[in-house]
Amino acid sequence: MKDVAEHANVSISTVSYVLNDSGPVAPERRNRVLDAIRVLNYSPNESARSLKRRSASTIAMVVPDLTNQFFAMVTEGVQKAASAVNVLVVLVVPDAIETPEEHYAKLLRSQRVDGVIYLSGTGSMPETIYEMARSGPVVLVDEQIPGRDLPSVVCDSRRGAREVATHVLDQGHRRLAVIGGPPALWTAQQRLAGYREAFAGAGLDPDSVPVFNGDYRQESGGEAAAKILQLPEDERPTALLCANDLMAIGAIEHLRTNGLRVPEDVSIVGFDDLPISALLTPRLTSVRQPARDMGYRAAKALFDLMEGKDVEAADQLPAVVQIRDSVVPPGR
Amino acid sequence: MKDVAEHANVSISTVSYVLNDSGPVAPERRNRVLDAIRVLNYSPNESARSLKRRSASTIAMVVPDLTNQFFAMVTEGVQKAASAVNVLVVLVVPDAIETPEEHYAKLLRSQRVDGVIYLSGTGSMPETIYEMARSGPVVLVDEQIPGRDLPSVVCDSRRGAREVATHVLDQGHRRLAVIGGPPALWTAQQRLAGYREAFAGAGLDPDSVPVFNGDYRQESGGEAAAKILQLPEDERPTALLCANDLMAIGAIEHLRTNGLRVPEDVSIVGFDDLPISALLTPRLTSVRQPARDMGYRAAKALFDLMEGKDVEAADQLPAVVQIRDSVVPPGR
DNA sequence: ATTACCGATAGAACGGTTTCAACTCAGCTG
DNA sequence: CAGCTGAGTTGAAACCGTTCTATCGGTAAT
Repeated sequence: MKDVAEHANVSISTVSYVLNDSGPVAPERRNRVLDAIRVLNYSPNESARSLKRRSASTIAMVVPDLTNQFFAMVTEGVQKAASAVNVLVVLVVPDAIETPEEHYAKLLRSQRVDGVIYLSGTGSMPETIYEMARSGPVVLVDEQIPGRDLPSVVCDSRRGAREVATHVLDQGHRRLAVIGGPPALWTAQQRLAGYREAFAGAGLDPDSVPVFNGDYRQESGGEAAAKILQLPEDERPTALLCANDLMAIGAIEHLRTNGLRVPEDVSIVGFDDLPISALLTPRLTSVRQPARDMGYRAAKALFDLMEGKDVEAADQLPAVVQIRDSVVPPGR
Repeated sequence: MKDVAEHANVSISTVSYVLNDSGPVAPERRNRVLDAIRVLNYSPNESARSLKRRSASTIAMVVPDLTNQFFAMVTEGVQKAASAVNVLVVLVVPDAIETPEEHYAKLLRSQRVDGVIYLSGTGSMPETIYEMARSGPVVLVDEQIPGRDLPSVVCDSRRGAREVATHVLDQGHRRLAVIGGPPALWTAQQRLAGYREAFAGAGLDPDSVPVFNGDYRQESGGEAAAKILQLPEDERPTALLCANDLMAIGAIEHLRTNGLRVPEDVSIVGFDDLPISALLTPRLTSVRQPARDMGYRAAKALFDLMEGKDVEAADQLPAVVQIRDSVVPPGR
């Protein structure tokens, strides 16, 4: 900056005024400064800036698993909103850290990031999340902490789950099973609740439908399917409600390798509507979450929060059922 | 830090020594400082640190498209290597920026990041990439710039392509077509070269095999397939070599909707071996790139570069053919 | 007594932003 | 025409929170 000032024959503060447009500068001098910046190929040191400004223009994005396309899409939405206001997005992965939330809190306190977008997916203790939020602005995506009003962007999982379950029931299925997500996770609870509403609505006792919990990863879908195959033949469900697509895929694979046909022997629905789900055979019936939009809105909310505005506690977007080929009437 | 020093009744420099373990401190005082840090819940300001140290402990990862699982896996590898040494990874997306490389160069010059991992995937001018590399350490992934020896981590695309093409030829196919990537991209060139080597090896004139170039995205695979379907019946290929899985998927979809069966009417191979490829029907024969490992090694190389060590210009990993169900002998 | 070293500290950077006093130069007044 | 005023500019200096060099008192070794 000093070099620029000398080259343009002005004072350092004048250069600063030009850079930030924060003070009066005569047009002729402004041009001289701009020229000098170009000639010297100068970019202001951002560390110095953030030191003085007490803001890093950076946010952290917590993502459990990037290869999960749902998470990837949310991240793209966040990235889009951030780059529009010249904020960087750093990627942090809970994996391999012993106490992740504590780690993010430190990021916040040390001003490495100005805020956090928290995409859980792997149930951590609500308390630790809340503790982290005390160190700085945090917005949750697809997660809510009961009792606390941390800002969050979610989609109407419950309704989506109810509708897709209703679709299955409408096709005539009466012996069902649920492959659920981690019970600690809000989304898992919501989806299960939605399924149960549909059961009740169809005159079924919700408690009579067996639930096998996985962890949202593909393998756990297979494991759940294995347990289901151990049920006595006459209790074996004709349709499986899976709390996400990945587990649905795992379940389909397992059923296939054990000689069952999908959907003829067992109908299956998922949740998330990953891009790949429409490419499977059979094309998977699922519930679409507006992932990119959720990410975008979460980032916007975080920026508001960072500016001190207060934001509504929960921003809820609609989920829409995508009916495809993986559900057919039973006994075909 | 001043507060900590006062609370522990020592000087500021002593606190710094404790924090960085960079000077002699009597055990008793060290403990007093550690206590004070805990009591005050203090984390050192990273902006100040990087200002003084002239390093941001942050690298940029350029990713064209996160929903592409190959890119996502590379990113995971980078992230893993980075978090092991407490370096943050910021995600930058070329999209929406007018002159991306110039933008990254600015990031480098302003010390917002200490280095860049560049995952192209969408052919930009070699010159601009080279210009960017003049502003700071850059490591390319799956890309090379002829003539310049920018450090890069690649996999042996050429050999992988040759082998998978040979597999197709071994099954008896003689009328083939290639769906290639963007000709400006190194990977696209390598894969094409590999295919042609295989053709020549099987006694075919490489120039007799038609090439339709896409841009590595799924839609472009469909478009290429559409052109192929317009060929006269007797010139229509019995097997398609696709330069990546996404385009293979697009091609399969298009062929299907136009009444052709895969693999019975047209055999297909891809490249990348995305996790989803093994889930398709038919399971896609492809070439696996060690994506996570490539990312990991790229990050390692970048760290070496940042420390001033010099690294080998090209780190080449093997690609391995995954034979599955999407290739059968022609005319079945 | 000189040297060597250890533990501790003061204070100068690092590269910006921002405040503030001072300066320039019209325009106006008596 | 000297003197005053005030708008428009400017440069010096303080500050942001660290790191790190130079220094210093004191004790042990030579």
